[in-house]
Amino acid sequence: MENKTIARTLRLLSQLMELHEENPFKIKSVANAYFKVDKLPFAIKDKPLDEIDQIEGIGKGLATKIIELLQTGTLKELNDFIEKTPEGVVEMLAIKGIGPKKIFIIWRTLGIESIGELYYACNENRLIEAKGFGLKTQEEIKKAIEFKLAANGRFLYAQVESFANSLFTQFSEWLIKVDLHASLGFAGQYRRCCEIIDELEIVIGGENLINITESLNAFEPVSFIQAEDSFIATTEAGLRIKLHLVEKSSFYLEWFKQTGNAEHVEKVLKLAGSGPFTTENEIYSKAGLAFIEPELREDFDEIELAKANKLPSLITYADLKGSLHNHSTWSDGVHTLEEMAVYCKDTLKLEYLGICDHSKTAVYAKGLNEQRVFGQHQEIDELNKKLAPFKIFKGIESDILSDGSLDYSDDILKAFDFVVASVHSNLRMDEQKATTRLLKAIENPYTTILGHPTGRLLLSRAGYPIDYKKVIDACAANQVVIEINANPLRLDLDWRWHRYALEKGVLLSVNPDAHRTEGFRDMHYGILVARKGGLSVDKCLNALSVEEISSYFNNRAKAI
DNA sequence: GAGAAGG
DNA sequence: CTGCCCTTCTC
Repeated sequence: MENKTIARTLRLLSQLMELHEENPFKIKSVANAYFKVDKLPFAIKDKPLDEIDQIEGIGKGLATKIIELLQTGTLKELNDFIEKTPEGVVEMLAIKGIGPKKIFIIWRTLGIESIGELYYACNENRLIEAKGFGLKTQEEIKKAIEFKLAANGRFLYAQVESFANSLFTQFSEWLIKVDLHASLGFAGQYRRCCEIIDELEIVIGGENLINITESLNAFEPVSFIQAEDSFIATTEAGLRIKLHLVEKSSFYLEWFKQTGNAEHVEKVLKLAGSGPFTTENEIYSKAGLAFIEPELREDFDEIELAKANKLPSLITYADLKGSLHNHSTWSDGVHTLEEMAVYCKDTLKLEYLGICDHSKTAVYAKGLNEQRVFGQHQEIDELNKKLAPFKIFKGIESDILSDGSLDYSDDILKAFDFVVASVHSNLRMDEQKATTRLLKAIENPYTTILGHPTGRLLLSRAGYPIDYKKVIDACAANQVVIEINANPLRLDLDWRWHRYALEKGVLLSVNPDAHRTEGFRDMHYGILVARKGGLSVDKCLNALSVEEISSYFNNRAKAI
């Protein structure tokens, strides 16, 4: 069992204990253990059982619980709580903006036991009757429920990816037996690398459709049912899968049709005629267009670009030379600065690491006060000697305060090689306030990169509203790079604004925001959306070599 | 742990 | 209605 699973179980346990008014001290120790387990740099399952109670924050009682989890996969105490709690009440814990205290009142004094009922109660204005609730809270809860309902059956790309890949392998192996020469490909949102997937589409072009259709009944990984023009299945997790089955001769046309969005497909086919086509390339060339990568087929401006032969040459993962915006144990990261650096150098073969731990305002994340900033800089200097020519750049993720200022004085800010400025607090501003706040941060001469510009968490919360054009224009005017935060939950700046930024001459940076070594891998997702946005190597900050980026930082510093 | 929002 | 204090929540 992974630490993540253990941590989640402990968190759920602590929340349910709270819902059942257990001893607050006990609740706190379980919650604390959740927090600690989540931040451990090693897997508990690899530890000898008798050493688990040595881990900081885990005493005898919690060690017993964890051992039970490791050995049986479940926890009796937790199951008892779950049994005593209506399912819908447990689900409420996932609604943003309300915690166990509010849920307790909703359940025990209003008698509401499901999210549906809760939504109803909001509409009927019944929540405001309860102690501690008012009109605003009721509205917030209503909005949060709507957001959560809208996320039903929708998944992050990263959540779908490994399932999709294994399904693909299973299909390939199955097809060898059923129809040796069949063609197979992903289509739809998945092939377009969309950030959110609500349907996984697959196209098969076969020589023996009757055989494939019959054998599909016995396809074990997922069970398909025949629909009008396709086969449909739903995974246990709720992901819909759609399989398009066509004659092999029309595979490429079908693949093309099911890949691009409807407008893209319609426009291209109008130019290309009806075929037959033997490759996708042929479809585009008959349409008089350069080949358009699947990621770009969104009916944005790709058809005009292809017509004029001005499509960007899209960046790839291999183009990245370094990684900026990452955390270490100096703030809320899991791995030490050295571990992060060595991983970049030896495992990822990168040339440099930008470390941007949290700044002093982010107390909850052990943000660095001025003294610790210099402590970290000393460690960086030493590591740079040891790891040369690999280079660690001294960065910081400086909080943008409510008024738009950064949370260090200029004296401190100038000590960094670069500064990522991002918003972490007071996220409920209206568009005008949020935009003004960002503009002020962008105009700060020490801001090098604007971090996750909207603060959104996909499928979980909307970002604060901003005037994208104003923000991007300001970045252009002040030579501020915009981050493409590569965490699959963020992917912020949204790819729909990459083209505008690039047109204005703004550089983008694919930043993993890694809090542990595995986190660097998120750059893969950043690259996928960057490609959708149309990013090319020459416009990507962390595609610069270590020499180039050093002089980029130096030149910016000189200009202040 | 601090700051904001709501009541 | 405002000023104040308390609770809840978020990062």
